[in-house]
Amino acid sequence: MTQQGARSCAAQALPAARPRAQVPDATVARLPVYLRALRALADDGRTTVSSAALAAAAGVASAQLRRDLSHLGSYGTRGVGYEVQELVLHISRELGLGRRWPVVLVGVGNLGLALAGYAGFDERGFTIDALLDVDETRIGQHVGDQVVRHVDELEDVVRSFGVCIGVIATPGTAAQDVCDRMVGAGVRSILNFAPVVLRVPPQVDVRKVDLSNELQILSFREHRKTGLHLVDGSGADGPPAGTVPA
Amino acid sequence: MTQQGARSCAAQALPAARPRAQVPDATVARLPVYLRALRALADDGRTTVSSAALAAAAGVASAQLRRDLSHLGSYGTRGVGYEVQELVLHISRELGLGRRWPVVLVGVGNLGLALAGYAGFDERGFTIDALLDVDETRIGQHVGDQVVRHVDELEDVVRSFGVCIGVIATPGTAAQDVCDRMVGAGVRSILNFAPVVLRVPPQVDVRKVDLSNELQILSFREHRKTGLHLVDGSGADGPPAGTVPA
DNA sequence: CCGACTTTGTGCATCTGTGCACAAGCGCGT
DNA sequence: ACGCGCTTGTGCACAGATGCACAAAGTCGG
Repeated sequence: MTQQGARSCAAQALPAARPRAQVPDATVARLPVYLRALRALADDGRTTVSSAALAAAAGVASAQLRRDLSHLGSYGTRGVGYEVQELVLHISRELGLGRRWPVVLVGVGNLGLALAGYAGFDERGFTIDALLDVDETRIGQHVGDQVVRHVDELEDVVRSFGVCIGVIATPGTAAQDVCDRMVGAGVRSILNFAPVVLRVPPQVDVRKVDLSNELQILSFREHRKTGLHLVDGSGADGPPAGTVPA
Repeated sequence: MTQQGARSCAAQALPAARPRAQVPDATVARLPVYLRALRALADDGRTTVSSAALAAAAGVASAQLRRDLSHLGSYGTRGVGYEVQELVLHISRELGLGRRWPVVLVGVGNLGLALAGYAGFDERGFTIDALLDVDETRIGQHVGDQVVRHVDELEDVVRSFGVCIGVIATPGTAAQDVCDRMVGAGVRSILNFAPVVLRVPPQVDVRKVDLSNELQILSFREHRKTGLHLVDGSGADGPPAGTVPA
């Protein structure tokens, strides 16, 4: 998860049996990676691809790829592989792409500007349809083909677009407030870049991306690698008497 | 994992028994969240905190929090809870913070600028010590207290800083190239924002953050929620018959 | 000093995710 | 027409993660 993401609607009630026909979360998290690899293959003119080749391109094991794809049906041909275009279509449909997803972005700081200009969104059908902020100096600014508006227009914007995705790129202090207003306006999917844990009702999905967290995880691994020679594999783990440098 | 991250040094060789004294990956991914919650509690003047309260602030179950903390030793007091400052210290040490981690950032586009200006890094000891790019028009630009330099200086920069973390914020086409040069210069931890799967030797850790992937995962869930009435959960789990407004 | 209350740390059961290995199925060459 | 080789799809076993429930261990009031 991630890692690295938040689940808010899982394991709430119903501990009893369930038909269990859903696509597992871990598989869903990999589908966009497969999709990107498939697009690259298509651009290279490939029409079919084996699970081994696609798995290598996506950085996973071939057995895992096959099981993932089996969760959305049997679209491969034994002895041949998968047809690239067909697979692109099926994965896109499963992910709910192939339609336009309006995105409402709140917080037009450095990160918000980067997100607004990110080319990877439009390619997948995500169009940033509103840029909101509280800072008077930013309101009215042109970013791409959009104009920054005041966050008070949030409710109107959401209502006019219907189902949409909210992106929070504000400082941490404002995030919960913005989140509450989004939820109140009917947003059920939120991507949060602010470094806070958002409280939302169970029917709302939140995914969190925390840049600092990612670096800290890398720091941990580097720390472990560097200090590895202190650990001896003898039997029990003697406390390594770590020298605290700082 | 998140999720959503890439593991490159796990399950490579040694299928046999292992002392297994390491902190699980899933726990490591949550430690930064605990750390942030603890800092917030400390700022509020709290000196001790129970697992239930800290778990609520971090958005996890209390049993999970206790097990996570138990992996780094028993630092709690039964009947009381955990001492906030002490726990901050122990988690920081476990994560390898408390020292300065030089960060080398390649790719000074919108996203790179946002990362360079992100306040959350310095607070944890991550200092962006070099900004590199290939674009001549960007080289020489001042960003914060740094000057953008040519990516050809990468090797010199890494050598002068020693152990450091590389951040790739280039377009996808340049990412593998930059990655290879980082690895060649001795970087063993890389945070990748480019939408490609990087090929690295096994001793190098890569974590990937893909903004488009996150939106696609949200799209899937929204799609599943919206299309739920098509699935017949014959036995249990009656869908709440959510009114589809749009 | 003692008993009641609070909270941690963990054994256990469950569930999810991963990888091996192989049978089933398909195309192709002969 | 038929067998051969290649690839998918999946049964199975295992490793990892999660949550429940409770004993151990501490504090606090009397």
